[in-house]
Amino acid sequence: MATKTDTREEILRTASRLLQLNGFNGFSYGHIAKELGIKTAAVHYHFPSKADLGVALVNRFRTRYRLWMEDAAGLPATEQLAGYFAIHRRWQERGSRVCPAGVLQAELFAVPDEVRQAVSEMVQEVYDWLLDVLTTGRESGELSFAGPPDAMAVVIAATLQGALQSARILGPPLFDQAEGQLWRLVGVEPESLPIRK
Amino acid sequence: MATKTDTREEILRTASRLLQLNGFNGFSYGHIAKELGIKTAAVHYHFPSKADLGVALVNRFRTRYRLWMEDAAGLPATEQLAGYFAIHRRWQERGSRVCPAGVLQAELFAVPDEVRQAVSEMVQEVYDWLLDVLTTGRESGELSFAGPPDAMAVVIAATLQGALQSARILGPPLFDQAEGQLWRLVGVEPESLPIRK
DNA sequence: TCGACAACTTACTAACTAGTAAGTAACGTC
DNA sequence: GACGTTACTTACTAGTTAGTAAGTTGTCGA
Repeated sequence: MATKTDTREEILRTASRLLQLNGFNGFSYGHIAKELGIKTAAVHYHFPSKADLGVALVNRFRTRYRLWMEDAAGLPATEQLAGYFAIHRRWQERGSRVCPAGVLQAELFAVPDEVRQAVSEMVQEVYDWLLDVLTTGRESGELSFAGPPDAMAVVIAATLQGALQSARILGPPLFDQAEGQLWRLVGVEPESLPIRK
Repeated sequence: MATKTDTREEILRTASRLLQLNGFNGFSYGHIAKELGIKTAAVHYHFPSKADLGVALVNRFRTRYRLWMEDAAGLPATEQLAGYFAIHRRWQERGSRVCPAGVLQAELFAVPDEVRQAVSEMVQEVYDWLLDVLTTGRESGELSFAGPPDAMAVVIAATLQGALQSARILGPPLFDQAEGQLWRLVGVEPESLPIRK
């Protein structure tokens, strides 16, 4: 039985990929429908307006982020950081996708208000989490870096976001360089980490 | 007398702003025409296709970058770096614009091939320049940082790009934090720099 | 077995998109 | 002073966009 959430979830999965590849204004209901073999009206049935779809999309990323954070809570700072990096690395490896918050921020003034609001909340939440990891990580001696933790959080988040975008042009090794350097900048020698491909 | 380049230049100026605010797929010939009080066909007269306009746009940024680089050549690394940061700061201050390369990278798979090519060349050129500044800056003792200069270049460029985007949501101070932290990460105490607003 | 509801499709619209073809007005030049 | 060239406007097209209204089909509970 095709449950209620079946098509809805497929729409969100497809739209997520299209968002991360083409941007919010780079895909249409038509693209989604064609790819799933359904009609555009079916997409409108689940998400009446594109703003609705956008908000659902952002909230889906947000929920997944939150679940992951809860899961990683309590782990050593380096492991939490490694997981955060890995999320971005997976996007890079799966078709050169970019950070969903990044692409939406880039075209922020061309997306619906409600989407803007949702992005804002998600970004705030991730920044808060990152700040916490850096603060406690430095207190525990796991991490060591210059300057205030909130400034370091900005550099880390912005680097990952920008690196995903630039790696599209300069190639995947750029992301590796960014990640390796971030480890050094928080006082962890990349070579000392568990094997990472 | 309205010279040939008059309208053409106005179109490029307007399109640049729209690109940095809304993204390549976030503005149309109609938007440009309306803003300048001309017809869309006039825009097509100067730039037959949107790909042409996109390439001209990127090359305009590229030329300005190059002129600035030539101008700054020979200056101390810290001053060259300060100028590079200032370019981004100016975008942030002038309406929360983002890096043109950044926004085009974010929607890269939804922009014409020729534009992609142009972006690629510009980005490569800036990265080469930045790598050179970091390399010579460290050799001269002006800068000091861990890891290879090319990895540090990636972090710096990506941070500025990402910070401009995130500052749209989290506010201008985020950009200040990013810049201050970048200075620390290259071994320069932000307080030691000449007054910057 | 009879609704009622969920999950669609069919068929449509109005607005916007990039792009084109043909006309026009001003200007310099020979 | 006719002639080409530049820089447009007028008028149009074909395709795409988000969005809607009305119908269709299957399922499930009373």
